Amino acid sequence: MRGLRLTRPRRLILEAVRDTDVHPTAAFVYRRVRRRLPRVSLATVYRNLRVLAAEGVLAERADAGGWRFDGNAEPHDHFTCIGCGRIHDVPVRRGRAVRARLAAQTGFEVLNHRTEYFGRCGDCRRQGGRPSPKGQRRS
Amino acid sequence: MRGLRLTRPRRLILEAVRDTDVHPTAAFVYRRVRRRLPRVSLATVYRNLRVLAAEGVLAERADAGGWRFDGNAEPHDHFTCIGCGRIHDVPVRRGRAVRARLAAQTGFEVLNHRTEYFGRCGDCRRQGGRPSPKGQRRS
DNA sequence: CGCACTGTTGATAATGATTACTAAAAACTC
DNA sequence: GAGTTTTTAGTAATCATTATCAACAGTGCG
Repeated sequence: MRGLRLTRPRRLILEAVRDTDVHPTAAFVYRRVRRRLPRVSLATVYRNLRVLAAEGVLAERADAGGWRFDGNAEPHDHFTCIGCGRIHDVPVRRGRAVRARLAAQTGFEVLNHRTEYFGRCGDCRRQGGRPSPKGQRRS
Repeated sequence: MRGLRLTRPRRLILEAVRDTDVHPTAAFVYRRVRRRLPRVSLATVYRNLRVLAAEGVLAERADAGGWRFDGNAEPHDHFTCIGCGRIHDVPVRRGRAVRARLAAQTGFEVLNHRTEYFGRCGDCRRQGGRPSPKGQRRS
């Protein structure tokens, strides 16, 4: 966190992202922060989420339906349950060999890679049945 | 392609996606289709991209800056060059072992997975230097 | 052919997420 | 504490996507 002032709104925004495991959207963070700082502006939330992500304090990723933020800035992959829509962290796949292979095949220099898994979480498997509408989303 | 009428706009939209390797956005497809069908509506392009994706004829994926469509509906991964911004297809990683391991560790049933690689393509490596502004995008 | 029926289109309005703008407040420097 | 810089709240603007709807095309059937 190179010279980055932690103003109150900024700190609350960071905490809001870190205090949940839902990989929140900006709107979600906004709702949370407003509980403690009712006059906060939505623009402030967006602005600071971007600042914090640029600093590497948070991770951000594009997703069907908008940006999502992640208090876990360490490398890791994600599993999205098509039943309930929840997104779970999963340990990252070490990709040394993969990167080397891809480089050999294509000439691409791989700096980074990220895997998204889709499927059904334990809860949803147990309940059987069809995905809840809430969880429905395009790839 | 179960009972799906191929009207002229719809056929041109499909061809526009298939005739390029840039993993186009809806706006890109719209521009292309308009060359041959100047009165086509943007809504028609969006509507049909969705229909074609639902039929499995096209693939769609969320990306920083919106939806992208892909004429290659077979499973494959993507490599995004952070230099020029181009997206290349790469052969999919067979994930039998990975899925089994993840299932054992977490109880998740993995139905699908997709890996995104980031790095520099051959051209951009040769040119050395920094990424062009055009290629800049958030994760 | 004449007609009802169904799905598709183009045009445009509506929505929703994100970004830009700006005057005022806060934080920092000396 | 005056002056400078950064950040904020509030709001307007932008942009991608979706919804709406009247007109139209294709099909089957008398």
